[in-house]
Amino acid sequence: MTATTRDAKRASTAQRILEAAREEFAARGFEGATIRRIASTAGVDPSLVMQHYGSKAALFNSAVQLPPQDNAVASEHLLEVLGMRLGELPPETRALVRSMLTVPEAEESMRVYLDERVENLTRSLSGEDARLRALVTVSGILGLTIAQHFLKLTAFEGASQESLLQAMRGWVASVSEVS
Amino acid sequence: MTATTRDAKRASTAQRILEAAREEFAARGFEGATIRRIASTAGVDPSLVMQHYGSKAALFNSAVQLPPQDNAVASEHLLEVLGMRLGELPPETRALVRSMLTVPEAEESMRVYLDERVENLTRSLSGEDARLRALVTVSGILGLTIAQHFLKLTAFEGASQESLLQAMRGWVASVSEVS
DNA sequence: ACTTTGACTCAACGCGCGTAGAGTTAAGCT
DNA sequence: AGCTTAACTCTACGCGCGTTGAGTCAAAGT
Repeated sequence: MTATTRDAKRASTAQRILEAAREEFAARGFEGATIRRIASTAGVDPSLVMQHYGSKAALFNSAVQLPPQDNAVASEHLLEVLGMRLGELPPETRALVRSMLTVPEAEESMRVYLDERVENLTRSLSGEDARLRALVTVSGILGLTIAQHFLKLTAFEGASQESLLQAMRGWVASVSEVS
Repeated sequence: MTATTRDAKRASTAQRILEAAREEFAARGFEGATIRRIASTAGVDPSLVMQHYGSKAALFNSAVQLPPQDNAVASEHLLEVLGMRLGELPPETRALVRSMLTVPEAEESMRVYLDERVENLTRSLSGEDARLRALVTVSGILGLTIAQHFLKLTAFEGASQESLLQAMRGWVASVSEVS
C-alpha cells in the first residue's frame, strides 16, 4: 500500500479543522474564536492545529478564502453574486463579514472584494454617474446582508422571501438600470 | 469652600476617561481595546478606570450611549438621522458600529436602534409594502455608512460630497417616496 | 492645627490565550 | 519482523489581559 492512507487521513483531519474553524470564526469572529475551541470541535489537540496551519492568523486566512467569483455575470445575478441569498450565507462569508470591522486584514479583503463588485457593476451601467450608482447599489446590498443575517432586524421576520426579493429587485432596478 | 473642587476634578477625570474610551473602542472595537491603553491615554492608572466605571463592559456601555434621537423627523432628514453624514461619525457611533458584529450587546443595541428607524420611516410611507421599503432604505443607509466610513471603498475617494448626496437622494426618493 | 475623607497610584493576582518542543504510537517500507 | 517516518498528543511556557485591595497624599471639614 502506498502512503495514500496516511496522507488521506492527514488531509481529512486538516479539512475537519478547517470546517470547525470556519464555523467558529463565523460565529465569534477572529478575536472571539480560540484555537483550543476549534481543536476541540474538530476532536483534535490544539497543537495539531498549529502544525497544520502555522498560526491562528494563517488559519483564519485559509478559512475565509471565498470561492472564486464569476465576474461575467453582473447585474442580472447581482443579488446572488453579492451573497444576498435570502437564505443562509456560507460559513466563509459569515466569517469574513463578522470580522471585517475589527480585523484589518479582513477589512482589506472585504474592500478589495467590494471594490471589484463596484467596478464590475459600473461596466454594466451607463451614464455620467455610473460608478456612483454602482457604489450605492453594492453598499446597499452589503447593508441588507448585515441587517438580515447579522443584526436580524425584526422587520425581516414577517417578510416572505418573495416579497423581499421583489422590493430589492425594484430598488436595484431603480438605482442601476442596465444600459 | 465646599467639596466642589474635589467633585469637579473627579468628574472631569471621569470625562477624560470616557472620551479616551470612546476613541479606543471606536478604533479597535470592544475586544481590541484595553483598559490599560484607555487609562494611559487618559493619563491615569488602569485601576482608576475600574473605580469609575466598574468593568470594561460597563465602560463600553457608557461609551456607546448615543445622544437621544429626534424621532419626529423621518424621511426628510433620513440621511442625517441615520448617521450618514458624509463627514465624520461621532466616536460613540463609530464605537457601536465597530463592535456590532462581534459583541452581542452591541448587536442588540444596533438592532433596537435600527428597528426603531424602520418603524419611524414606515409611518411616513404609504402602500402595502411600506415596512419593506423602509427596511430596504434603512439597511441601505447602514451599508453606505459601513462602506464609506469603515471599509472605505475606493469609489468614495473621488466622489464629491454633493454628487454622493445627489445619488443617495435619488435613491432614497425612489425607494421610499413619502406618502 | 488636627483629623478625616476620598481621588488616585502601586503591586500583584489568576486566567486563558497562542504557541513550542518533546514524547507516543501506529502505519509504511524493506 | 524490524526500522523509519510522521500524524498526533502531552506538558508547559510566557504574555497581556481584566480586576483587586492595600497604600498614599492632598484637599475638606472642624
